[in-house]
Amino acid sequence: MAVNNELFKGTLQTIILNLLSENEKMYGYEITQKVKAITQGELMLKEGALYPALHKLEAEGLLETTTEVVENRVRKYYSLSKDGEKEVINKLQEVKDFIAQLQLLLNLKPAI
Amino acid sequence: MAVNNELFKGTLQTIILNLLSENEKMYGYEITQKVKAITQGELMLKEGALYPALHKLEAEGLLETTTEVVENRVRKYYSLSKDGEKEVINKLQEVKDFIAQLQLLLNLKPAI
DNA sequence: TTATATACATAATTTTATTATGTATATAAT
DNA sequence: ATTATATACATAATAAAATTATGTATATAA
Repeated sequence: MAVNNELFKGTLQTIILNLLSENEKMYGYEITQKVKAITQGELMLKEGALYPALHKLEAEGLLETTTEVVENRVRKYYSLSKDGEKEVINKLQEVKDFIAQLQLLLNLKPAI
Repeated sequence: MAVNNELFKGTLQTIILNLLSENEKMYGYEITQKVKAITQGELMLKEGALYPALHKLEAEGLLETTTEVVENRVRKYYSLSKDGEKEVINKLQEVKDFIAQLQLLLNLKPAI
């Protein structure tokens, strides 16, 4: 009973930035599992979407990386840069506005 | 102070179907103006998005059309088919689920 | 006569995600 | 022993949906 992933287009950056604002540092695989856990398996973040998104956010200077080797496997940890800390606030407000407008348009919040 | 249109990707069909479930029939330009009015100018539905979406919904059998000439201009009215009436219920539920998951993921509904 | 509003339509491009594929290690199951 | 699954990264090919730009056409206001 997974949600329609199509609708999440455009929200991925905000989801990543928000998770990193709540956690000092996270690595890619950890992010996919966190999203799965929070949504109880309804939203499965694909690698093909996640990794390019992380690389883009890093290229934009919103994320910083450190690499660690744990149990013989490489982990690339991401954390918010100063700019990232500012941007997450904007992105969250954008999503809040978006939800409000969508509820208006779809009559999901009828005036009582 | 327009919203980030990027986020509305995937919601356009639902917005159209929902408007047509609330109005017997509407034509394209009318839909753009209605969306503009409801969102107080925040969301501007572009023709390049609207018309292909309408054509697709018609091709899928969710919309039916009638053409009228008003003041020497052609208007193509769209209305929900039987299938469209059923589908709008599913689409609305999908958006509701999507909003709920998004609020969960972004911590927008903290448990009090 | 020029700009704006009304009314439709589509082609080229961009963006974002999905699907598929690839590398590599560790562990559980057969 | 071997296969499947989980962990962990990455990227190329493709698909879907929108934006931008362009086009046609009428009516009205500046």
